[in-house]
Amino acid sequence: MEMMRMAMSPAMSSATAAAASEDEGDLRRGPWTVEEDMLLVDYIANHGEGRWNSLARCAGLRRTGKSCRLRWLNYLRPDVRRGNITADEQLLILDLHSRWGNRWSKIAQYLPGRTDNEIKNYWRTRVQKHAKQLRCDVNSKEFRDVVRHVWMPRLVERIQADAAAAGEVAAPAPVSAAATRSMSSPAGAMYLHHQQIPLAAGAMVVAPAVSSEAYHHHGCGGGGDTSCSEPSQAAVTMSPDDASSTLRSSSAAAENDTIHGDVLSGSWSELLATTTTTTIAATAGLPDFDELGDFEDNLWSLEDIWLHQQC
DNA sequence: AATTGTATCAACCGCCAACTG
DNA sequence: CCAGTTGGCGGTTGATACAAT
Repeated sequence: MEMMRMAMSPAMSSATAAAASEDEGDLRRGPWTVEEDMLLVDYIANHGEGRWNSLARCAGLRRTGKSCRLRWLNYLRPDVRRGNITADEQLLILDLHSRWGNRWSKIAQYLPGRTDNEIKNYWRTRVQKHAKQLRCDVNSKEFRDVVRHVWMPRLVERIQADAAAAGEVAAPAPVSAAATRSMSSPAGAMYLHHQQIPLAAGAMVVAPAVSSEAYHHHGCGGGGDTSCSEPSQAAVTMSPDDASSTLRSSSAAAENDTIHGDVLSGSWSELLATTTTTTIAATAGLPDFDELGDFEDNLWSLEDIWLHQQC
């Protein structure tokens, strides 16, 4: 399987480019060839990861240690998943980014098999594209509000619909908070309190008990401050491993259900006109968020959405 | 069919913190 | 303690694929 993936790797088609730089000196740059990939995979299989510079030399690769590390982590590692960011994963990315900002590696810890590079690419291509459509900055309050009140609920709907379509234990309409909270987000896990939660794939996960008060207490306070809301809570309530198990089951179903691409594939104007999840956003444009007051400017997450949907 | 525009993603770069001798 | 090295991270770029005209 791994070999199949490597065979389909773009490295194959770029042999020419790589060859062009081959005789430039000691170190090669540019796309990796299949041969290089095999050298690296074989070496790590036999010796494990180690100091990357010496690894590169010992493996007979004329690459920098950095380049080898990057190739391994982002592409060759056996457990790496690529392509088709699922709705579950999109939701988790949006949620975690709202707390931590561009801490890609940190966010990636909660998406098993996904690399920081891929998440970063997803953000830059998909999310920033939507910000562009709305003619606002991706970091602006306006855009974050749209994400919170439109995009994320939309994702929740999508995940629920897919779960229902798969004939699983689905929450009855109207949107049940319990079902909504069964999302794979650490924020969702806050509510679970050792409940057994039906996931998209029908798998069950037992969430650790942590009070939502404690979660609130650790919320971010300052605009764009990514140093707060350390995963202290997230880590307690759902470690990367917990998140992994959750996501593995849900994303497996998602793959079967061909959740491909972006939930917001249409235009934002269409979406704002048709979305049913958040009437506040759909009927009167975006709400006066200044009056919401419950949470601070940059403190928004799935939890906030759920609270507001209940109101 | 050819050209142009856009999206995607692998790979590189530079910075910084941690590690090592 | 210090200087050099290494690893990790976020930002950016360039090649390629795909879609639209």
